Amino acid sequence: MAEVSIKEVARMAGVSIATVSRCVNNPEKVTEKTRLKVQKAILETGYSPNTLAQSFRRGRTNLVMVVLPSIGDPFFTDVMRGIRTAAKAKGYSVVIEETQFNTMTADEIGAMLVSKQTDGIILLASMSPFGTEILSAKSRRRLPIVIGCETISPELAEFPSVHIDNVAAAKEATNYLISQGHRRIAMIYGQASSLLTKDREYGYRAAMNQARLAIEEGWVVEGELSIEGAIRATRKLLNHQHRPTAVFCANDEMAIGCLHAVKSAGLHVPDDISVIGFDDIRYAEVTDPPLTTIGQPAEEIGERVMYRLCREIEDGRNGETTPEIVPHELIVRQSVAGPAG
Amino acid sequence: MAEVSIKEVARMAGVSIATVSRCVNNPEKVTEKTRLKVQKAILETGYSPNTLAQSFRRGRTNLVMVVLPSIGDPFFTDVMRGIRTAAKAKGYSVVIEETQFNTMTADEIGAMLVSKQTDGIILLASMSPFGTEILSAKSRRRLPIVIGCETISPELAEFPSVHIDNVAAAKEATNYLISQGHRRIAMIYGQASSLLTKDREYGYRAAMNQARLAIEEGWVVEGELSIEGAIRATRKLLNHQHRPTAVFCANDEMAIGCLHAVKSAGLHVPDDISVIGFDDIRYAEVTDPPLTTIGQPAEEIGERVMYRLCREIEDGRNGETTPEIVPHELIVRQSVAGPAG
DNA sequence: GGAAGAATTGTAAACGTTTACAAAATCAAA
DNA sequence: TTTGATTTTGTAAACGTTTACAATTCTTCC
Repeated sequence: MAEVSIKEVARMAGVSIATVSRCVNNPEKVTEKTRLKVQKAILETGYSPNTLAQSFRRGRTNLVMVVLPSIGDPFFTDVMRGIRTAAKAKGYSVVIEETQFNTMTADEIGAMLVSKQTDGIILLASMSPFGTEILSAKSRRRLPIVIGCETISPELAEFPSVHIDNVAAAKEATNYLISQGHRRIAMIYGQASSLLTKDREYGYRAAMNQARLAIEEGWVVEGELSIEGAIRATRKLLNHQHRPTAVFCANDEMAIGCLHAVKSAGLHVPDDISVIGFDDIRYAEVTDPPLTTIGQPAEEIGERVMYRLCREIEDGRNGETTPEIVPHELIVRQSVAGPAG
Repeated sequence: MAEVSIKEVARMAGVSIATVSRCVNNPEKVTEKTRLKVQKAILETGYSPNTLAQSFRRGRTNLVMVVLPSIGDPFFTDVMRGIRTAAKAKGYSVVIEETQFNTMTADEIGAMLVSKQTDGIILLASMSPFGTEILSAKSRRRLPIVIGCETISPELAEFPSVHIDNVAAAKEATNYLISQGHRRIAMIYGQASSLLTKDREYGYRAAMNQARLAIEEGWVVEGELSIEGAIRATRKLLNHQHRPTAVFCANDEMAIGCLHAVKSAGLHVPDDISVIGFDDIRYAEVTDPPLTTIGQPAEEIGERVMYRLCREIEDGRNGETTPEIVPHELIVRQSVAGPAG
């Protein structure tokens, strides 16, 4: 049944294939009478347009690619949900490319662009290495790209983006710890190789400087954006000769690891050490103790980033590249208290 | 640069487009000399085949669709990683369709099949409602479908599948609780509307029956496959006139909610209530207390299910539909102890 | 050197759409 | 009714591949 083509329908309705095509795509260009005839024929044959042929002919796939570090992070899952919602509304499908676990490289992304498999790209937490390559591809082909969650590489600054003010949010998190009386505050950031949480580190440093608090060597450690990485990082912090009284984790996933490592060491959160996270993933509410963190409107970011991409795809580059800043929010739960001393 | 077509290359190399095509796809069918000529031309023009045209012509997209309840569940994230690994190795891309949050229906899946957007489908934790519709589509078109993680609908039994023995695993979990001395054992299952965790419920009931233990009314409650749902479900169990001493949760996500609810009620795990989960997601290790659970080789399931699908796509239905059973494993951590009484 | 056979290459059709353009039909105004 | 303008429909080309089939070239063997 699925092999019926437009010809079949045309024959059955007694019209030309052009008319059938118009009925499907521009019904207003066709007379009431023929429209009914054709609709009847479509129903009877069970015709549905061959999407492959359409894509080929129109040069559009209605497929967009989302590049992100790891779909395993619940934060990105939420963003993806927003993206999907918007994509569905606009008639797009979404393919996801993970950079962290796959060995996917800029080459492959470039290949995908060039071969026109996708109509556009969403870069979530864009990474520097991709920047230049994509740019070069884009400068040739004006490929629609939108950045979500964090803008990093200067080369990517010219693309539209949607994100919170990461620097301000990280400052707020750090300042909250300071306001609770903490002076020795450490930070666990993302992966050294990527610049993913650079803005958050920057905000942390800014807040510390502003409060004239020293950041001792060994207080800023890499957590690899994972639970296990954060556990290792936390152990280092606990063994530091000047053990910090509070830890700012650049995302909740790492905060969960941190929480676990602190408790495993026989210490108590928040009595001995305070922990603050970032993202407000859904697990943050049920950790023990519930995690104080910075909330991002993940789903909204996803939706807006997708709608933005649609604009790029449909209207072409309209030059408007001012980043769209969405609000963040400090969410106070129970993982932060005053320092023990 | 990307707009160069095969004609361009043919002209530059002084051969016909057919020869260029052969150079790319069947290099052995072409003379050494021409191959070099053509390769040089390809390099110089920067040609890469138009995938849209290829898909159209070949009637293959190299795209597979994965249908799952929610990518938010870390278990499915792990399965997806396996799928992606295999897909990449085989040259496929993957689109994900979530059933839980989107309003995607069997109609839409059917539409996707019919329009030939995808070469095949992986149904993870397949749901009954899809069964019949997909079957009817398939019977017409022999669409490659493989089931992962759990086979439920009888109509889907004829498709290849890869999963653990869910019944046996659930029995093992329940028996472990029994072996620790528990007699009053409750269960939190998935969504009532889907049959997702039916096998696990069946295994639980079988174990209870076998041990001649009663399952009181109100001991088997729905947890909606989510943290919040499990919290609500656990509250019901805690208020039961015969409060159970142990709870078997059909997945870890719900076990995390259960843990939280028990602790919120001022009770202790495992001293007051034991909790056992299912899946061994990566958070299971860092819950408080660390979660005793059933481990599934999620990534391996993903890989195998994808390779299986490739076989379906490439060789057609070969009739071999015996399910591929992969091993599970009871992982003992600290959320289970003997009953308080 | 020539014929037969094998290997290589070229020609052209086909895949199912969309869409300029031409042709036909309809309508409005005289 | 005729004319001209407008709307609707049909014709045919085009998109970039792949692939039968035909044509050509190269081997091999007498």
